[in-house]
Amino acid sequence: MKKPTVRDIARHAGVSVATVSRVTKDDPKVAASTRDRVLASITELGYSPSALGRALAFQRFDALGLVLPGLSGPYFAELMSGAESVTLRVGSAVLVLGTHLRADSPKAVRQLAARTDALVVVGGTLGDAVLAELAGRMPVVVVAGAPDGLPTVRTDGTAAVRALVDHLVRQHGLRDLLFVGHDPGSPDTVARYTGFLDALAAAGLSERGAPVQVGLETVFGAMAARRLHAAGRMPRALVCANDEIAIGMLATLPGLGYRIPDDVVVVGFDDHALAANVSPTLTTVHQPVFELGVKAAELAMSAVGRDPLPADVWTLPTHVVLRESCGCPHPQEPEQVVP
Amino acid sequence: MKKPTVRDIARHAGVSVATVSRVTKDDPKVAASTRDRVLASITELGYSPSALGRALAFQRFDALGLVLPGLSGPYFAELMSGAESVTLRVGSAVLVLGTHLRADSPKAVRQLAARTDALVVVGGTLGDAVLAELAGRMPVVVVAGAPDGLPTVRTDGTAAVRALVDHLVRQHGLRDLLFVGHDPGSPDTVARYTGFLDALAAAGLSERGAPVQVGLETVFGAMAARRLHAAGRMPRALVCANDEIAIGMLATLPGLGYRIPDDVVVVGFDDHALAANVSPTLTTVHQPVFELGVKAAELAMSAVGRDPLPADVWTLPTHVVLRESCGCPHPQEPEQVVP
DNA sequence: GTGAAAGCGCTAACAA
DNA sequence: TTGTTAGCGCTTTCAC
Repeated sequence: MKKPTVRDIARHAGVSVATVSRVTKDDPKVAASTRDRVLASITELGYSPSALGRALAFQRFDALGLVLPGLSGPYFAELMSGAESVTLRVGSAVLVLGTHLRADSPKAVRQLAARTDALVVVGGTLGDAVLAELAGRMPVVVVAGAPDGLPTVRTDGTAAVRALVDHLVRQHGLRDLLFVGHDPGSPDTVARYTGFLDALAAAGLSERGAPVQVGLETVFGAMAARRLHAAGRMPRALVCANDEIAIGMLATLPGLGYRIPDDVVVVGFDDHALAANVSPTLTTVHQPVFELGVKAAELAMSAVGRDPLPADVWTLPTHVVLRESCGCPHPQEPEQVVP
Repeated sequence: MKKPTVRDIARHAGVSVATVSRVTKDDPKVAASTRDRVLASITELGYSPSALGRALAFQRFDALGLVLPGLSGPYFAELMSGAESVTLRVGSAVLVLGTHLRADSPKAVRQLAARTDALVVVGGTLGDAVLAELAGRMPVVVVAGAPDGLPTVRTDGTAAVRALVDHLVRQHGLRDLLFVGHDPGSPDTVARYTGFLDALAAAGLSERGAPVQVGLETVFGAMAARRLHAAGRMPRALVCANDEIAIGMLATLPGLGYRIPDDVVVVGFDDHALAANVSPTLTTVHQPVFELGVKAAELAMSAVGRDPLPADVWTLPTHVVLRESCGCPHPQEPEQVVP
């Protein structure tokens, strides 16, 4: 029960392989009668062209590699979805790799690179040397990384957090703020923290204490809340590196006796689908993550087989979304999400 | 700046392509001197074997396809990680596809199938006909699906929820229970709902009302909470189809004035990393999702190029985890998670 | 409009 | 130990 090949079809239909090939790609210069004959054989034998043979002949895989730090969390899911939407449109595929900050990730990435036409890499997942090596061989687009000679798609986290913290300081008169979720290895987080410091400096304030270094997942928000509570270091406002951490806070602080926003103000970053639906609703920064994925994928794929991409930086817009958790009145009905 | 091929190396090193091929795969029967010469040429020309050529010669892609309903949520992330861990071990890759219940997903899946050696499919994502067609062509393993002639890796959601609800009824004397997150299209959800009904029937109770049909993401838990509140239909206990829904509840109910577990008991399913860290901590069912991914991937890959897999059903163990949200005293410190 | 043949990069019998 | 050669499945000139 082997899969039939072009040759099988050719023999069965009494034509040459070239003709079969022409039929499969709708070449107009095939007589209708022969086309029908070939088509019949194709359905009868259950033939479908091998992606492999095609890839070899075309010298491309029709596949895009996506390198992420980890696989969990809505951020990466959105990014993947964005990339996938592009590849699906053009009939190619996405191969994902979660480096998980593994030591042997360069090896894994090379493995990935060896079977894809282009790479989209999230900033902070790979060392500069590996990145440069890869970029010498194929189109590489960095997402949410610090621009460093490679085409980059990002948002301006610094400006966004600056605006957000500005709001907290000016509108709500907060003076005792702490940043949660700093990760020196993630350019994205660093940018947000920088915005936090900028805003404080502009207001003549200094941070309540060193930023809390925890991972970017919900569970770490919950842990950080417990830790701050236990240490008696709960500040007046918690500026979280992302919504997941903030939501972990929201789910934990009330149980520890804190009212939000009366006792503690909590803000996030990303505008997670949940942000508008938790209680209190979460003030955050909206970031077009899906679009980041789309843009990066389009860019990377557009460069396949062409000139290398210019090392431009595409900055997609963000905006602050004011909700209840910062003390603002809830502006409207919870955003509609179709189930 | 073309990539060098075997032939380039062969010419450069003054040997035949066969010898180059032997060197690249560490064939012992190559003289040390020629090996060195070849190795030198390889590094000098910057050669790396094309996965494509290799794949064509071997007639396999060294890639595993993973078909998921969607890309978001910790469940799928874990599953992917599990699958990825085994493919990484053997030097192959994972291609993911989120069907998102799209109408054209059969097309996308076939596209995926055309470039992978085996498939792992989450139950409920594909119609039986498509599944059967695929299974006729390559190894297919179903995860968390209803067994139907295909090898299946699953947990017994029915038994698990039965045990959980039994606990709620017997230990906490609850009699007014509602199931949240029913999705007739997901075998997994159906199994859990069945366990819910079983337990009620065994206790001579009937459900509070028709199960709330919402998606399986956090945001829908939050929405369902608001909806039940608005309708004045809040039951005494909410049995959620997964932890995400339960966490959405936990994040929302207090803001609406309900105390957990005093006013409303909330339980989930999955034992999400956050479950032990939210407040109150979440009573749930632990499910070895990562291992489901591992097992399914191993099974699928083991059948590549071999006899078809027997349509066995592997059932991995689950266990109920009692925490605060059902009214149990918190048994211990929050579970440790290394940041 | 159709076919023959070369070639994409690699592996593996079979020879030498 | 090394080389020759024939594929793997497909596309694509170039003849006819």
